[in-house]
Amino acid sequence: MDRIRIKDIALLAGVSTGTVDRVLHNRGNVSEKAKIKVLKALETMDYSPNILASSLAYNKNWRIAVLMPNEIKDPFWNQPKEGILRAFKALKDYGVSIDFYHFHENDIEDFTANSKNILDNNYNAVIIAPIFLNQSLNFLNKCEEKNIPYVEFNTCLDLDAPNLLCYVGQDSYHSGTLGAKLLAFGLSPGEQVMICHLEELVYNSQHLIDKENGFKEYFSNHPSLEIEVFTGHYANPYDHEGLANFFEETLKKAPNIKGIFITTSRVFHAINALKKINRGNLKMVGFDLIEENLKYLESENIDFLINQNPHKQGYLALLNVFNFLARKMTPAKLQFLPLDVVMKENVDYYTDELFDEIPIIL
Amino acid sequence: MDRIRIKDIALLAGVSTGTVDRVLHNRGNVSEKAKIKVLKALETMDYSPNILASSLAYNKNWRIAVLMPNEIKDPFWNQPKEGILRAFKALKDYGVSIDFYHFHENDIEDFTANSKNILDNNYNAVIIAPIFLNQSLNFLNKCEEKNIPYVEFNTCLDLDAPNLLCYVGQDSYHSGTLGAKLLAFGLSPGEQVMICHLEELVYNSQHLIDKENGFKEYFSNHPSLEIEVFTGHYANPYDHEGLANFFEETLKKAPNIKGIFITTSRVFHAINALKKINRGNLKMVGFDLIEENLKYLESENIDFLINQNPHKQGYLALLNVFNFLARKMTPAKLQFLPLDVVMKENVDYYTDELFDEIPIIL
DNA sequence: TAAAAAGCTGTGTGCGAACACAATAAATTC
DNA sequence: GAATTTATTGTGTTCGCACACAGCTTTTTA
Repeated sequence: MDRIRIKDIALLAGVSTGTVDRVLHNRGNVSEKAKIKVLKALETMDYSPNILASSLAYNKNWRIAVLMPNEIKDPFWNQPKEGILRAFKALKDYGVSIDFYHFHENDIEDFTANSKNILDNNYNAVIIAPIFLNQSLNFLNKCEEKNIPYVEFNTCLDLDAPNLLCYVGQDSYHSGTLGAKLLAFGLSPGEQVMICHLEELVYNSQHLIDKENGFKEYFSNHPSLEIEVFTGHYANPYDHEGLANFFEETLKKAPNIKGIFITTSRVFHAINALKKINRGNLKMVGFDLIEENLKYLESENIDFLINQNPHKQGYLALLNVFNFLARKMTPAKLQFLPLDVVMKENVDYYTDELFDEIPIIL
Repeated sequence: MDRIRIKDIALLAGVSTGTVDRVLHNRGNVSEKAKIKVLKALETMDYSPNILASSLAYNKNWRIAVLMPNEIKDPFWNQPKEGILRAFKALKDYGVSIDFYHFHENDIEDFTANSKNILDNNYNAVIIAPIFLNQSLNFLNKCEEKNIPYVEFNTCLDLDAPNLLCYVGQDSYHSGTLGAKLLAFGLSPGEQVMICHLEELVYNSQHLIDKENGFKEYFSNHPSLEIEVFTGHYANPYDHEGLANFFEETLKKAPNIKGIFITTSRVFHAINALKKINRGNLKMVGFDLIEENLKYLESENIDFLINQNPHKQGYLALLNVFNFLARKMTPAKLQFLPLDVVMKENVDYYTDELFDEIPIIL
């Protein structure tokens, strides 16, 4: 069964390919009579355009700017970047080109300068990790003025902004309930559990607040478990001594704590500290498949890691932009990434990048 | 930064596009001098071919046959089929065409007739679920004779067959250890656990044997857990009365069983039976995101479902065939699919097909 | 009725790569 | 050195679609 081409439709309808093309694209300049003939032919032959030939002929160049932190302060940013690059690899032949504008994660000036450069260069769309609230809003307002569509990832500002195509990011609240469920499954009535932040400025960070809410609400929705929840907070996990003391104190006050939920990738610091005070046997749940954590997953000091698919964030961000620009598809506004439950027994499936070799855009 | 074309290389090298083409494809008929000029130009400009234009110009038709059961006996087969169709949707413009040859799952004649048809029609490649051992081997031998490459999915016969591109399927052994680890996390020393098959002909089915081995070896490798493992087996879960009696008897003999691992998607039958005897509170792990199981995941009667990504099986099978034929890529021989741990709290990410709308082949 | 305008239709070219074939240059033979 | 063969190189066509433009028909206006 060979594929139907515009030429075939034209032949069947008894018109030229130009006329079929005009009908397909609603370009007008077609008589009612011809239009009907073409539509009839289209019905009988179920034509769908060859996307390769179509993209080739369009010969458009979609210029996209990516505004995100560099990886100097936090190597996390490499992952969404890789995702963007993977999508780019698939899309470059479709006319996509991207420019990265990296700013330093604690340099507002740097952010502003980069955002100005983007505005000066007339991009077709922007992908942004809007980590500075006010400066980002300011920049995105300018995008609205210039009618540049954009996708936000990692952090979301105003979901109702007209030119915001979508937000691609993690579902912090549910990652909290997920962590809670996992620990609840492993604990017995009468035992205690702790949610613990190892970050500075916890309550400026919506992510962490959402996780904490999710975690706590799970337990308050399941009173029959009879598990008491404690909240812990230690700002600087690089202070090994201090962290160990912190845990020692806490466990003295609540000796029945049998499981700990660390709200970020810094769970390995907690293990280090707990080992130091001979409490390496607690049930532990944390985030992200970074090297240090994988080591402790292997040694069974960490029971579960929740994988937030940071790689996919970037991948989807670019894909959504492309689909909007080239395919005129409006994406779902809110796109949460899968929360994978990763254990020693299935970690290989999430670290191997089996699919990197697959050169396809459907 | 515009993309580099053959024309650009030719211009830089001071030769014609034909010569560049000959160098790129090792077609010969190029003087040493010209070849060097082209290679130098290629180095400085980092050219990569436009895959759209390339595929369009190749104008090849890759004819692929799929030999698999129909979904009449087991709706499971719909899932890999959907995966194949999804990949097809992405690949059709690259010149791929597929024909499905469905046979009835317990009709060997039907299988043989279909396989004969395939051989008569000279396909470029075959995708097969080789569920009848001898007949499949017979068919695949003919493929070897005719030098037709093929991919096996779901079941694997001889991994060393020369024309077998790869096997795409589930990792049964590790799904067993995964189930074991999950239950082990939820149980306390001194408690008991059961692995239970709700199928006929268990020990003819390598999948089930592997799962059982994985499950048991987990516990024998972790003696410090002090958990005793029982094995159960009830052939016909549609006999509700009988199944309930079976569980009642078993739990009478081993009253400390606190968790059950059902080795297939039939875990919902176990819940039904256990509820009948007022033991719906056991910790339960099973397989597959089918409707009945999702209901019990929601109601928290099932704690974990292991998702074997049957959809991806089909997707990858076709993709690997295409990459081999069109891109001359040799795939990894053994491709196990991710084993996702699915819970009430993250089930949405695995059932929503967010990605169906994404028209991409990287 | 002729001229101008508007409506409609078909043909031709380009997108970038693949490949056939013609054209040229170099090497071989007599 | 001319004729022939062989090696090398350039040009032209094709893939299916998008779009520009020319040509034709019909309608409107003077």
